[in-house]
Amino acid sequence: MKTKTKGKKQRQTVDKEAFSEEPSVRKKELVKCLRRKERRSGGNKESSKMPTGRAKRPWSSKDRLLRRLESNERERQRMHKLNNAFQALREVIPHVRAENKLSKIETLTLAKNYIKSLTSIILNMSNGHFPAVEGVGGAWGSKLYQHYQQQHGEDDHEEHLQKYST
DNA sequence: TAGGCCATCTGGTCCT
DNA sequence: AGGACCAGATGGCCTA
Repeated sequence: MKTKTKGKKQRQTVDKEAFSEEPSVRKKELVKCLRRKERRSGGNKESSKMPTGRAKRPWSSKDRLLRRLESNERERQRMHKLNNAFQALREVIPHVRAENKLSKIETLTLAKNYIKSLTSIILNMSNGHFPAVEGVGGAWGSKLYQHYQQQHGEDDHEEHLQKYST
């Protein structure tokens, strides 16, 4: 197994700072962007997704670029939030590789297994006290969820939970 | 050097 | 209309 103790990667992002930087720097970034774009569109694969519907917006190329950059920034933020959620998940899953960061796929797999084992433990302890189970997502799952809601009813978490529980 | 993992960019689609 | 979400592409970093 390989260790995943790599440092923070310093990636060059074509962001608004770059955009507002010295013109030559900005130009370089834009050229880089265009090159990449060309490589893609001119590549061996013709786009499988046909451009449908949405009317072309009458934006100047500068506006378009600005919108792209803003969109990139939002996407970065979104991915950072996703990664924070992964990190939070890593911290509550018991695993043997405390010194090594779990990969995303490992995190998800372990989380699934962890939930499964907790469920079966609770089931054993309850000794048939709760209704029959048809998988975690069934009646048992909703029972657990109800219990959680009772415990955390006034919590801020409730809204959060409901938001993501559907 | 190959392969795994990841961050970022990008354009299409969905949703509000 | 515009932001959120998604998936594909790309390239960097790291380990075996």
